[in-house]
Amino acid sequence: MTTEPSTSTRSEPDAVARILAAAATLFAEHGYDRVSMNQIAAAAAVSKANVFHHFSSKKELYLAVVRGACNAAERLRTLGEPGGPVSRRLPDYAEGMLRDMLEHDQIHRLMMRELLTDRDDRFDRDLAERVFGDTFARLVAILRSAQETGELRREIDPAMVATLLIGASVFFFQSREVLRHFPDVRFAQDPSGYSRMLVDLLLNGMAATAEPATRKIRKDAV
Amino acid sequence: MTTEPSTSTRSEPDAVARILAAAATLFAEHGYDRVSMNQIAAAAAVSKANVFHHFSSKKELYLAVVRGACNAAERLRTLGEPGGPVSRRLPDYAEGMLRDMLEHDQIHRLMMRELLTDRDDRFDRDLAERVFGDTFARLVAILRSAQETGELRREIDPAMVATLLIGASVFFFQSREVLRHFPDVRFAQDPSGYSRMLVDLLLNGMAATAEPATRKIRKDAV
DNA sequence: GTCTATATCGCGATAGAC
DNA sequence: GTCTATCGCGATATAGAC
Repeated sequence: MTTEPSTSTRSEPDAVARILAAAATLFAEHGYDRVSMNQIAAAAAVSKANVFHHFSSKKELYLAVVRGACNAAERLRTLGEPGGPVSRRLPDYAEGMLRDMLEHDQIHRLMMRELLTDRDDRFDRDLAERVFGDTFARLVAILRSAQETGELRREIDPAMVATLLIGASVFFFQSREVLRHFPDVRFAQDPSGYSRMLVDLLLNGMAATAEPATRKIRKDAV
Repeated sequence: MTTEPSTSTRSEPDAVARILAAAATLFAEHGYDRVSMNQIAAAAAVSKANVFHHFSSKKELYLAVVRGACNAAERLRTLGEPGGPVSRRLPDYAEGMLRDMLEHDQIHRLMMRELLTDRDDRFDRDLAERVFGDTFARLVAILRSAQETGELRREIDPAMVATLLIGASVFFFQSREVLRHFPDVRFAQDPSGYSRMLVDLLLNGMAATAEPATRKIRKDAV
């Protein structure tokens, strides 16, 4: 007769959800080893014993958090499927990827941390890898089809382009705080400018054309 | 009268050196938090107390290791100064950078770990950043001079190219174990092939040229 | 489900003999 | 300089009342 959703006494936003949220934030910020169950419990406003009641170990809690992050990351990737010339889709794709990372900073930091951890130290040895691999494969497929329509040079290895595109975005994401301090860098706080320049560079290269006179109008003002 | 180098009893390759070497390996492999002074002492074949005798804390030992890695990384960077057309020097530069990273895996893992650590959690807040910044600034200077001689397009931001070049190398370095598992990727174990493709892509772009006959003209597909 | 209280362990760091 | 032995603390994890 009551409106109780399940077994909860009457209940807050659900202790489990609070624990997961607190753990996600802390793990993303500081990494597994620098976060204690005490901190997580405090941040979630529950007792430490309660955390252990819901998650049998710290490791298991961490896994639950990483799984959540991977699922979320997978759900975010809706772009890329519909058609159109790649040279038009690519800027959006790159900018979308970068914006996703920045907006869902936490999720992606967790995923990147997991990918960069030595395989033997990792808890789940291929979850993040699988999610990342899917994104990668989809991007390669798009590039390959653009080669078949003749839009992109055939000598190029599409996996190479995908690596470069993703790598440049990941590197920007990881290093923006460091890059910000370099006097030469003006794009550290302008992700959309960065991805536009990135795609332009990838498409057109940086070598000067031989005859400036006959140049086919390339004035992508940066 | 004796041949004793200094104060050592008679001594092995020097306990301090052994400790530093063991610590460097372990820190590079697993990170600061997952390595204990016990492990380091065991790997260096000395007692834990002896480690504390030479380094007053774990933190200080770690700092000594990172400083050593940064110095080593700085010493490695001899390329880039002499002249010549950038389009010829760049492939060597990129390949050299990548080969350095792979050959001195340990040093660079340590430096990257330090760069990717949140600024507030970092022990030395700008050592690695300074070393990395020097490399970056030197590369930017080379690219900028190539723009002034007209070899590279003037609209391009040299810092952008440097970011892309370094980012692509760093990403390859970090992710080669993951990339190796992707069916589309054939270059994961061929760093020199990777850097050649990388520079070619950066110089010439991937867009198909409109008229293969008059190929100097590269038409923007956009 | 949630708490307080406690067990147990391994860590960084120290004391003091040799 | 090097060792053995040990301290003190905070970590994960558990026991058991409510």
